[in-house]
Amino acid sequence: MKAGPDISIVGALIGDPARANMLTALAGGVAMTATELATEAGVTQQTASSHLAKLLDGGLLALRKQGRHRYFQLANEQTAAMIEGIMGLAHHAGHRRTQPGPKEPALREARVCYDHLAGERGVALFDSLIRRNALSAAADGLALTPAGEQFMCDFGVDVEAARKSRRPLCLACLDWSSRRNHLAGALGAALLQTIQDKGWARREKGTRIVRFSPPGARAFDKLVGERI
Amino acid sequence: MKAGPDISIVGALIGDPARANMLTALAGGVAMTATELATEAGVTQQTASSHLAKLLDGGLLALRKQGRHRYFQLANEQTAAMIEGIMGLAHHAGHRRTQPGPKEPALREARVCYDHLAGERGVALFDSLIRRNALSAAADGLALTPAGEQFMCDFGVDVEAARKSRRPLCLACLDWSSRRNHLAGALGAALLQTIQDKGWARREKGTRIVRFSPPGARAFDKLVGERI
DNA sequence: ACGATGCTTCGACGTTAATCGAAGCGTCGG
DNA sequence: CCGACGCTTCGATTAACGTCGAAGCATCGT
Repeated sequence: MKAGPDISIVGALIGDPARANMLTALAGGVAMTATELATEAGVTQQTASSHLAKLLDGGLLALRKQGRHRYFQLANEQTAAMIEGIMGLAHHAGHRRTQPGPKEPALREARVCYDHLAGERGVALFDSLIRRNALSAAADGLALTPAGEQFMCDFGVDVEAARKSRRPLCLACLDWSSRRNHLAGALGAALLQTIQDKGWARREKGTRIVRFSPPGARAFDKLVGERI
Repeated sequence: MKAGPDISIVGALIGDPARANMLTALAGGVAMTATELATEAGVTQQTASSHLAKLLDGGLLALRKQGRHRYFQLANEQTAAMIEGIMGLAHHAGHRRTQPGPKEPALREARVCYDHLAGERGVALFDSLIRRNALSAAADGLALTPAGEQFMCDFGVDVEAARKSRRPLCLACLDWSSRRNHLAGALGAALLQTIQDKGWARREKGTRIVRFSPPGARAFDKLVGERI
């Protein structure tokens, strides 16, 4: 008998297909109502309600009441990172939910993970920041260098506002499609927001896909492509 | 219906208590026979055999046949990192398998994660390497700097041998007890090996605990405590 | 105040899967 | 070659849980 936390409880929560669908849907970071999650998971409302209660009790979800709606979202960024991690294993083991359709390439190219950019473009952006020495390793993972602060300022990211948030500023999150790192944390969220504000890309409604416009993609490629 | 890998299969695998026990036991990186894992999980051999077949099929375990024994171990480091991640969630959510006994403090202080050092000492070592500028952020997470290479050489780690391995040299792995990073990858494994070779610590048989001797603990504290 | 909407609780049904006894198959030691 | 050991497969039992219909409770709009 081993000591330590009991992973079977969390595993069993993720193990049910309906709950897994809900978690995957919420991995985009959006908050959804119970009814939305029910249709997302393909079950009735009362079944969904039971599942959501269990996910809440297990600490995987957080609840925000608003009027007669109950908005569910992932409890924290760590939960999102763990789900991406399991996706990496499942993807590698060949357990796909859907046969490779037109959606998956778009998901691999650019998607939202909790609240930051993931997928190939997310990884490319991360690599670019490393090459610029905008990020350096710190005790808790990553830190923004002065050069990085300058870059963010030039790009239009409000670093100070991001720093004020209670979340860690920079975190590395493992990508399930590329198996490489992309930038999470408050700064990652702010970067994605800026990219959307610039009109380079926008979130596709109801999915995790981040769709780049042709000029936006060109600008993005130029940004991450140019060496310093 | 969401696209992407199906989380629920992996989740269901972890969701069974017997299988979770096996995975937790294997998180130390050691390979165990089917019978050992059966007693570890508290089930009979034939039940264990069924579970192990499922874990193999799910890609979470790797199998090494040796004579009439079948040695099971975690499929790769990514799997170990995911298990540590789930442990972090489970620990935070308060799902303990055992009431806090004498074992858990030792696990929190120093334990082996796959094949490298985790726990408070693992985190302290990681922090120390960052302070020395021995590690810096790279495209795929972490890189060893020239200063770091010198440090490793002084400490007695064969960096070249570690670099020859097919695994990534440096990886950051999230600690479930401290929720901070510690060093994984080939270099992390080599560091733990060197610490054991120096006689500073040794693995406690049958557990994940890494037990430091009093002089070893003093030397370790001095090493990670001194600022550069 | 009334109905409509969003969600939860209760109860019953059905399916899944974990479990173990017994038997079967390969491997090692003598 | 034979028994001991390690492990797997088969079959049957049992327990757990996901599922939905119906009813109940709260909240919003009018």
